[in-house]
Amino acid sequence: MLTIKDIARKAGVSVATVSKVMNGYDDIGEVTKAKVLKIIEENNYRPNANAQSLRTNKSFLVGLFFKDHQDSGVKHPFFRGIISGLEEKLLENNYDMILFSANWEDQFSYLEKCQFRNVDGAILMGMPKDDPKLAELLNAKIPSVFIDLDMSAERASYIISDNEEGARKAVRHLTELGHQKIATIEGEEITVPTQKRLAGYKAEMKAQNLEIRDEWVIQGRFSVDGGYQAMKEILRLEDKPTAIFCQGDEIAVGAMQAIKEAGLKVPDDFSIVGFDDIEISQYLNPALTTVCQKKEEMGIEAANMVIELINNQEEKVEPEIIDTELIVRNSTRKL
Amino acid sequence: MLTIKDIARKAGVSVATVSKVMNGYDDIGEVTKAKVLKIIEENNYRPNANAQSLRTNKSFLVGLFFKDHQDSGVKHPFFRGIISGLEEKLLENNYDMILFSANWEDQFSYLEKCQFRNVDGAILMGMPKDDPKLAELLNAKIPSVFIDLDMSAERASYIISDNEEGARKAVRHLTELGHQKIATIEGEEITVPTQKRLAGYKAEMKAQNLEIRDEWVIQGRFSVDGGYQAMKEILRLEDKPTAIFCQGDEIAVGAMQAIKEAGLKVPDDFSIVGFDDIEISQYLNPALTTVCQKKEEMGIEAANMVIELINNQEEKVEPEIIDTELIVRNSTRKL
DNA sequence: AAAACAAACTAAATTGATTTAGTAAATTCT
DNA sequence: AGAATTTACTAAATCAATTTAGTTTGTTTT
Repeated sequence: MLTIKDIARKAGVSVATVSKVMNGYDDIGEVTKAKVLKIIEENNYRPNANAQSLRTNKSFLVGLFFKDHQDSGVKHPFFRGIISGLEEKLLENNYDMILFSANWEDQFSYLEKCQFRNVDGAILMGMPKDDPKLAELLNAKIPSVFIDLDMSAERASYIISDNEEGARKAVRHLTELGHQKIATIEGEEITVPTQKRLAGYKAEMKAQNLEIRDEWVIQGRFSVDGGYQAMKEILRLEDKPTAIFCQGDEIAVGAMQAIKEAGLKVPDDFSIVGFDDIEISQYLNPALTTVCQKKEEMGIEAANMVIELINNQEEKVEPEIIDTELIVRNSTRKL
Repeated sequence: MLTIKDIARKAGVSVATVSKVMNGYDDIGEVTKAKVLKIIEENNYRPNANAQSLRTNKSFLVGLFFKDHQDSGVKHPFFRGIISGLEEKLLENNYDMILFSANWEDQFSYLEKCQFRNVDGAILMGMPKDDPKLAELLNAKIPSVFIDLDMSAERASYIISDNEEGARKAVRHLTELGHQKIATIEGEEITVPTQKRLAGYKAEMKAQNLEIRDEWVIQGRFSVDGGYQAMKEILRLEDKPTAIFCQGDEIAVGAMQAIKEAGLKVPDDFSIVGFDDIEISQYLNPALTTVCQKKEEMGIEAANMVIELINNQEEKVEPEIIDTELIVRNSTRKL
């Protein structure tokens, strides 16, 4: 590997001069500058990121943490869209992403991983609200952006979908179709999205003067199996709802399976609305009506936010709430 | 941030001693060792990876490159499973992953990215066979593992599914159901999987004494739309096949859409077999019969291979061919 | 008791960059 | 012409670690 020394020798100048040329200092003559640039080009020289990072304390590295409650980690369809958006924006700004899942939890804390790798900032998704290790990271003032967790601090901000309004859209759509008996299947109760979606469900039900029965609010998990089990519970009910707002598309998939197994049909027997709009939703049969989260946009914005936090030591970065969009497909029908 | 100097001062020893304690040198007394370890523990000290990497020329970083032909990058369902397997194994060995997609292509080569970040090894997926920048990486002898590209070199190896036998399984399944007129929709012809799957299709057709018509071998792309367009072509044929071997699950999804739009049914009018077994396949309606690639296993093995290449300067690492499994669901039926 | 050896430590060089402070030469000012 | 200033460079310190080559002790050996 070629180093800055080699370039300096080849160009017949000092190491300092080469460094200054690369970093745009203005006390270098045009002739020298051109000569050095030529040598750099010819030899295809690139500085060593470790040395740079060590000296400048800047790594152009963003740490990506994700956790989900089913251990599916990076596989989760919701995360994928976000990562894709992140990637686009970070790359544009010369940052690379380092992938930290949360399997090493007991060995390292978030902060330790960040410090060890010297990341300039961190993006965290799917973290539970009560994670004790989050405080440590916040205290260290590592620029951090949370996705789906409304955690603000001196050098941290967050981005989240408007889950409450999204849930209201889902319920409103069902009521507009004439449904009155509307159940909901929740995700993990510990997460912010679940709490907000539930709040939205309740708020809209109230606004429409509809009855919220306890037995129509089912605790579940953000997974196909979670939806399947929850729907079985619903099917056992004496007084069944005519529509179900599933708080995640995977839940909806599971619910639809349970309905099919019971010999019933969507949307004939139950109208189903999901949340997320993961890729598969459009290809389900019937195609799933769902509340779309703008995942790529969230990724792009999260990248913007973390870059801003990195660059502006002082300023606070305001949290962003991303709106959702109801996508009507074939899993809902007029009652 | 605490450095090794701080620890040395607190422990009343030299920097060298602290370093030796951490790296298991045997010329340190028991008492000193215990004392240093205690200070490290108390202060929660972790060495700086950049400094370590700079000095030792070892980063415990593996670069992850991926590209697909639809620009879906990390979103592609096939990659996801692999990344998940990779992650598990690499973490176990204290490696972190750095995510390089291929959007920066014109700016940097693979080699440049690797050198810049000082990665110990690289894992590359979805690369086209004729990528000119691959040679450069190989020449530099960066330990590399290719996924889905049979590229072997001094410090490079590969892992790939047994695509040919997988394709034969698909065709054999269809013939066992009595199908004789079997078409296939290809993915991008430039990729190794496409070439092997096509070879498998032809080999099995021959073995069964079935006619391979040119018009039943459709060029397509590994995407829903690719499958959709290709199926439309098939539907225009005078003499239609009764079964279609789609060389990717996404192709199958598109094909099934085209069939549905034409007012026809799967498996009644066409039996469909896919390839990959991505997550959605089981939830399609009808659930897709497909050839499953063991994605997580491929990820785990790829990680093992790259670690072996990193550790053993000398030895060659043999390529691995991973077998596939036919998963029969509801998109195929007896003729 | 002197010589040889082993045990337990440390000083200093090194890795590849950046940056501060300083210097020599060229230019401008009076 | 001499002083002041500007221009264009470089030497050396620095970042946080590892590692080589010593250096002190203390212990054996003869």
